[in-house]
Amino acid sequence: MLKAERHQHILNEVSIRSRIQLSDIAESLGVSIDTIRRDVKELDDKNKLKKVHGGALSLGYNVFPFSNSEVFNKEMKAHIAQKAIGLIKENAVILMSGGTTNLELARLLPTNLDITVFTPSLPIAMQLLAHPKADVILIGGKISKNAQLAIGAQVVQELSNIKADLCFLGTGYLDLEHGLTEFDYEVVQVKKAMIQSARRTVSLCISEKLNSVQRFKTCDIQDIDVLITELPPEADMLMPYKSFNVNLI
Amino acid sequence: MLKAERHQHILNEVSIRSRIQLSDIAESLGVSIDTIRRDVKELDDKNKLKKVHGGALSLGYNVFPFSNSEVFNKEMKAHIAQKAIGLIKENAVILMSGGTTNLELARLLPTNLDITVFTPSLPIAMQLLAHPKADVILIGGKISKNAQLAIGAQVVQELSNIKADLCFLGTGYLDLEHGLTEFDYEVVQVKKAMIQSARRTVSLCISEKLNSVQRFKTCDIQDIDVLITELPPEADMLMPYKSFNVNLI
DNA sequence: ACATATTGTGCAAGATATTGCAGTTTTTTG
DNA sequence: CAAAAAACTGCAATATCTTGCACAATATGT
Repeated sequence: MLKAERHQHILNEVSIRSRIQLSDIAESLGVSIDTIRRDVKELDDKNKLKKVHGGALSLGYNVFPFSNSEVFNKEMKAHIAQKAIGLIKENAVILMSGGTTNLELARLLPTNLDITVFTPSLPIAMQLLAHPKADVILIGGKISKNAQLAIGAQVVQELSNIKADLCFLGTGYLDLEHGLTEFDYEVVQVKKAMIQSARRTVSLCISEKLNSVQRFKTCDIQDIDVLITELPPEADMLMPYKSFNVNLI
Repeated sequence: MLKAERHQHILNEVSIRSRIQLSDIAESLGVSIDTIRRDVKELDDKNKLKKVHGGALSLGYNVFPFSNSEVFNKEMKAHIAQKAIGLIKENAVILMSGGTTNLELARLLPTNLDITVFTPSLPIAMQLLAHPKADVILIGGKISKNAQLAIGAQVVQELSNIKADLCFLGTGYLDLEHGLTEFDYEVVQVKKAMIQSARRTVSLCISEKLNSVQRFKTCDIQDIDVLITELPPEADMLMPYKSFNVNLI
């Protein structure tokens, strides 16, 4: 492997994860840690990243909308995302909605996984640029500035032509009685269409948002196939959800 | 084996694998490594690839051209963008291609301007999220990771339904004889369609890239209506372009 | 056709660059 | 403070680069 390639790989990795550990990189590229250390030093000298003890950090001003500090419950979301990754099989066709939990999922996606991702979300698409093996298809339309995703009839129409294996739904609010709800009506339209366009729907939801309701309804709980939270599947809080024939993870 | 044949083979290999090692090429073509070294040096001088220690990389290989300090000539591009803004009228419908100059334009766009922007570019769309009065419509499709914009038949098809007032074309390379050229064939297809879909086409180009050529042709100089560079319109370097009936700004 | 440039190619010697390792020093963490 | 992790240093083994040169292939001018 050429030095220049390692440099690209390192920069790429830093861009995706916003941080790296020298030991991880060394292992994944199969070179000594000294070599990586020297690479990172060189990149630091060129102001491409910030070297720190044990690793390196991205220089703050990256393209991503949600800089690290702005994502609430980041560890929790990463934990959920990690569980979700287990559901993804090689060559899967996946639908991803927006939201920071899904963004975390995109960030943590193993770079060696060969998949096709359809998404109307700008941040998700940006994030996946860094995954060389992921085919990314952006579903275009009018952009909702709040949700940072494409909305409108065009998106719904586009989705109707797709049948994906899996849909990852970053869920706003989840309640036993009212199901999945959202603040934004247009976003609901898109999510409804996404559920229709996938064989299985996986909802990623931090427990904080369980039992909370918003104005517009996306679907009932029984319409989702898998519910992933950061809690262990046996948690008391989740018990009521079992009755809906939903897989808890 | 002819030198030109080797060059073709090398470029081909680079474009397929996005990297080569001199030693591999030398062996597979049965010539000395010195010869390949000289070949690659020559191709580098012509901007066809990037020579590095031990091999060469594809030019299109940079994953995050827009992150960090990698935006070269930022002030120059801002200067160009500033000139371009003068062309935009209230309620205009605008097409924007990708590229860092256009990104600068999006960044500098006055926030009180009421406009509608169509773009296949992820970074441009992201940037315009911050623009409260701009309606942003993302043209969806398969994402080119190098160019960070949607490409493919779907994009071209989508563009055919639009007739915009103005198209801002971030131009890769511009040459008197060869017109506007690009590194990536798919991007050329999109840009061609964009030109078709606008009443007037404005090309933003730093003077550094004047008189340079890449592999695929987008259009002739006479196909663009306005050429904006950072130079004053009377600059000697621009004189030859006057004959093409192009507005210099 | 001939002699004369020009260009292309391979080789070799010395200079540089890259990389992993071992031993030592510094930093981090409990 | 002490153990562990990471960083630094010098070094040796390769690999790659540079340069000059000889010789062959090709082009040019008469």
